[in-house]
Amino acid sequence: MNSAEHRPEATGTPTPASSANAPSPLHTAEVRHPAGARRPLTAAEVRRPTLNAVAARAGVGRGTVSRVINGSPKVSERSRAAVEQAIAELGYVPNRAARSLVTRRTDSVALVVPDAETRLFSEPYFSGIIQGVSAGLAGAGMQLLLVMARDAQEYARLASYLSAQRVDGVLMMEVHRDDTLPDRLEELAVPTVLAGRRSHREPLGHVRADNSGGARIAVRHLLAAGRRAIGTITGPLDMDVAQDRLDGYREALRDAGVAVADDLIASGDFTEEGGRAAMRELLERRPDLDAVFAASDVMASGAVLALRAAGRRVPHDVALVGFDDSIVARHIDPPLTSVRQPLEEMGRTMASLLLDEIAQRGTGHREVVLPTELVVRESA
Amino acid sequence: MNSAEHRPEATGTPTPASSANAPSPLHTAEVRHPAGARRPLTAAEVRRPTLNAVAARAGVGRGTVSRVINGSPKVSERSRAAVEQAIAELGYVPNRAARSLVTRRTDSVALVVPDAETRLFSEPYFSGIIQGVSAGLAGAGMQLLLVMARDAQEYARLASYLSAQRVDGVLMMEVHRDDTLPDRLEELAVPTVLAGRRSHREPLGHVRADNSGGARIAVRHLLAAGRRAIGTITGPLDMDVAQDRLDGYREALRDAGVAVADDLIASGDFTEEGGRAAMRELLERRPDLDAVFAASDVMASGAVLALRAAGRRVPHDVALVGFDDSIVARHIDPPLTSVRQPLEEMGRTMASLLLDEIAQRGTGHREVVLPTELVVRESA
DNA sequence: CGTTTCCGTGGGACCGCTCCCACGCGGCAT
DNA sequence: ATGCCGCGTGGGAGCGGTCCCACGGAAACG
Repeated sequence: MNSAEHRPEATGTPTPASSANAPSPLHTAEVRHPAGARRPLTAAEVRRPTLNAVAARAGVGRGTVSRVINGSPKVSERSRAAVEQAIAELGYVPNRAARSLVTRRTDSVALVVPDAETRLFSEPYFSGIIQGVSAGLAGAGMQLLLVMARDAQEYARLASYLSAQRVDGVLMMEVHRDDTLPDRLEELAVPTVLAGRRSHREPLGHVRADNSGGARIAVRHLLAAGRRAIGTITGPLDMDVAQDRLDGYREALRDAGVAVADDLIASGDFTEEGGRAAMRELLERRPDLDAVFAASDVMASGAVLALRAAGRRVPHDVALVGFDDSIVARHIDPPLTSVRQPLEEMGRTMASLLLDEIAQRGTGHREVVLPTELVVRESA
Repeated sequence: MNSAEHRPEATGTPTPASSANAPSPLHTAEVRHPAGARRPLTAAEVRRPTLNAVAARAGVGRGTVSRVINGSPKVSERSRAAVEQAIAELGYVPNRAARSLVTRRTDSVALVVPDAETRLFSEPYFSGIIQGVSAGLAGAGMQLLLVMARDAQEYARLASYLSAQRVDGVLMMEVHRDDTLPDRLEELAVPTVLAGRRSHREPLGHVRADNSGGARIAVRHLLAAGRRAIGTITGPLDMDVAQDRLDGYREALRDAGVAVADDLIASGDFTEEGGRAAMRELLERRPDLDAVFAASDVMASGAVLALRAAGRRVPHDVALVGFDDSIVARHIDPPLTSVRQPLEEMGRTMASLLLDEIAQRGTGHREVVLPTELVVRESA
C-alpha cells in the first residue's frame, strides 16, 4: 500500500517529500471558526448528530422526525417546523448505512466498465455517457458507483458482488455477444440496463444509438457524392454495434442498387492500428476504392495514415466517413465527416430506464433507440 | 422521471417501444437453473443469507463467522474450514450497510468532478486519472463513488453531503484557487486528496505533475531549435496548473538569457476557441513570433487553426508545443510535440495517499510531484 | 494435583435508522 | 353523555453486522 513513493524527477524540479502543515501530534478534529478562535470540539460534538438528537431537540419522537425527513404528509405543521429547525441547527444528515440496513435499498447504482476496453477511454464515449447517467441519477438522489473490472477473473466475481445488496441496480457500458454477466444479474433479480445490446433479441432493458441508421446515412452520403466503390472498416463483429453498422452499410448499398462485395469489407477492432491495417488491406484488394465508411473515428484516423502512406488524397481520391463524432474527428486532417450519437442523452435515458426498473420491477424491460445524425466535414 | 420517451427517428429506423420478453404478471424472482426447470424460489430463499445463517450452518457462533470473514488469526483451523464451507454453500456475501453502521467506515471514497469543467471530458485527462484511481483503490477493496456537481449550488451542498459518513475520503479532480470545498472538508475531518493544488502553499495532500518542469523542457526544446521569439498561451491563471506552466516558460527563457516580454503572453481558458483567440492576439502583437508553447493540447489545436488562417506554416514559420499529450496531439496536423504527464500514475498515487490518510489520520498531508516528459513530434 | 495462563469461542449489546402498532385526543354522530 | 372515527404521535422491535466480555477447556506452571 505504500506505493506512493516519490519518483525521480525527470524534469529537474526537486521533489520535496514535504509534509506541509504538519498537524499537532494528537490532531483531534478541530474546527476553525471564521468568527475567531474556539475551543476544539469534544468527541461527542464531533460525532454527527443522530435522528435521536434531532428528536430530543425538537421535542418530538423519533417517528415524527423520520416522517419529516421522508416527506410523510401525516405530520402537523407545528412538528414539522420544529423538526426542520432542529435539523438545521444541528446540521443533521441521515446516516445512509442505517437507513439501508432497514429499507434494503442503497440508493446507489453501479456503472460497470470493463477495463480491458481501454478504447473507451480514448474517446468521449465513456465521458459522455457518464455525464448523462450522472445527470439522470442526480435528480433521484441516487449515487453512482464506478466499478471497473480489470480482468476476466475480477469480472466473473462481479455478479455476486453486485447482488449483495450493495446497489439497487446496474448499468453496463459495453457488452459483447457472449457476455453472461447480464444474465446472471437477471437471475439474481438485479435491475440492469445496458448500453447497447448483445444481440438482436436482447432480453434486458437497454439503450443504444441507431447504429444501422447512422451507417446508412453515412453510406448514402458517399453514394450521393457519386462514389461507387465504397468499402467499410468494421468493428469487432462479436459486438452488436459493429454488426449493426455493417448491416446499415449493406442496406444502404442494396437500396441504391449497388452490389455488396465481400472484398470491400475489412474488419478492425475499434483501434487506430486496426483501422490502419484494415485500410491497407482494402487498398490492396481494391485499387479502385473511392470511399470508405469506418465504424469509428479512431479507426478512421488510422485509415487516414494508411491512405496517406499509399499516396491517396482524402477526400479527392478516397472519401472517408467515421462514426462517433469524437474529438479526433474535428482535429484530424482533413476534418472527418462522422456520424454523431447523442451520448449524454443515452446516459440520461439509461439512468431513467434503470430508475423505472428499480421502482417497479416487472414493468418489463424496454429498449430505447436514439437517433444519430451525420456531421459533414471535409473528408467526404 | 418519464424522460425515457422515445425520440423521433432522424435516421429512418422505426423505433419500436418494444418491451421484449414481457415477464409473467407476478414476476417473482425466478432462477433459471441450467440443470432444468425448477420451482421458483420462495421469498425466504431469495433473501440473501445472513451471517447468522452461516453460523447456524457451520455449527459455530456469530462471532466466529465474523472473525473468519475479517481474517482474524484467533480461529481454529477446524472452525475456519467449516465456516468457509458454509459461506460457499450459501453464497454468503456480507451486508455492507450493516457493517458500515457499526464500524463507521464505508469502504468507499468519492471522486468529485466539477461538472462545469466539461473540458475534462474532451480529454483523456479525466479518464486517465479515473483509471489510475480505480486501480489504486481496487486492491484495498474500496469502492469509487463518482460525484458530479452540476452547478455552484450543488457544489456548495457537497461538503455536508460528503461528511455525512457516506464516504471515508474524498478525491478532488480540479481545484481553483478560491475553492473552499477542500477547506470545509478539512474542517469536517474528511480525509481529502487533490489532483493539483490550489496554490503554492496547499495545506491538503495532493498529487500533481511537474507542470513548471514540463513547461521548461518544452520551451528549452524550442530554444534549442533556434527559436527566440517564443510566445505562450496560458490556461486560466486562477488555476495553479496554468500558473505553474507559465512560471516554467518564464524560467526557461530567463535561464537561456532571453528576455521575457509581456506581449508574448496571451491567456486562454483551456478551450480550443480560447487557444485560437489567443493565437490571433499573439500574431497581431508580435509579427516576428517564431514559436509558441501552449499550456494544453486543446488550446494548441485552436492555435493551429489561427496560424493556418494567418498563412503561417507549422513548424516552419511558427513551431508549436502543447501540453498533455492527449489524443488530439497525435492526430492534429502536423502532429503536435507535447508534454506528457503520467495520468494513470497520478490517479494511482492519489488513491494511495488517500488510503494512507484514511488509515492513519494525522500522518500529515503530503504532496507528490510526478515527472513529465516531452514527446517530440513534427510541430516543433 | 491445584492454580494460572491462554486460546478459541458464544452471545449480549449496540450502531442509527424505518416500520408499525398502540395510544391520546378532539370532533362528530348517536 | 357515550361511542366512534381518525389524525398525529411516541416508542418498541428489528435490520445484519462488529465488538467485547465472560467462559470452558487444554496447556503450562508451581
